[in-house]
Amino acid sequence: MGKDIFVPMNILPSTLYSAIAHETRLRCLMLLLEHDELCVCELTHAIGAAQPTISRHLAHLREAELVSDRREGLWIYYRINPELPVWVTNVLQETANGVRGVAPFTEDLAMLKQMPNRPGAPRCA
Amino acid sequence: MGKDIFVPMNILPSTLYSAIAHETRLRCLMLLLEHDELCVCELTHAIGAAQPTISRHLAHLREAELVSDRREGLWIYYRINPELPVWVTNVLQETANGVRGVAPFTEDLAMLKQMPNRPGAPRCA
DNA sequence: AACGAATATATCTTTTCCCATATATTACGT
DNA sequence: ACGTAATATATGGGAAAAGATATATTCGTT
Repeated sequence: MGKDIFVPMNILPSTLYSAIAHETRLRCLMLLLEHDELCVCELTHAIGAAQPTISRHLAHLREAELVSDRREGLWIYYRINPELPVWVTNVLQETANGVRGVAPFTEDLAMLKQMPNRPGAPRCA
Repeated sequence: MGKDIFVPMNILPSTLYSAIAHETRLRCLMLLLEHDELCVCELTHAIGAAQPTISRHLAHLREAELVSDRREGLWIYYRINPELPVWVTNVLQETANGVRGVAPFTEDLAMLKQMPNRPGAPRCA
């Protein structure tokens, strides 16, 4: 008993789309698509918004089950929920294609790259 | 002069996603993905909402440039904007995959199929 | 020109969302 | 135990979105 059956997760289209309808939240997700894991201060620096703003939008994404989080010391790392249905992953990937080279998404990546004192620090540069 | 240069159309992610964040509007688009062209009364019947409701949501989609419309007599036919950027089309298609067999989208298709007196009437049954 | 059918818009109310700011929580170092 | 850094939550106000209903527009028919 207690067989660990695999229950595929379910996401309502309206949940996904109202989440990524907000540019700040989409910017977070686009950053997380390129960098598996990012902590709040990295996202805050890259996007250039106030910390509570980023934190609240991350909470929104977390409640929508689009991202998962993990604490490591003082830092909390977010990543795209690895159990997302395929169609959701595809939508995010297609969006990344759509915004490639477009502001403010490109700038976010640049800001992150030039951020000093990054906590997790990219292991393999 | 007046060279007819091809100017690719541009759609902001937030425009697309706030449009399809609303279930009624997504239902319209999903119906239009399967049936190239539908008039307002068909969409109204399939979805089962009040006519002004459908009309207003279609206006929203039109202003977002996600659909185009064409008048033929009393009827106004809507279709998915044929000039959408590829990534947008792909997002819609992926969404269709995601909602295949899911309520209320499946039911909408069934309701449309059993609608009497459809104006355009499917030419080739 | 009058009527009816299909669709669109306007108005009002209610709700939801967002920003800014302040404050709370959690964990590490001393 | 205290201080501080990283993050989270709470609050209050303002703007945008949505539903319901009424009314307007547009076109075909007689």
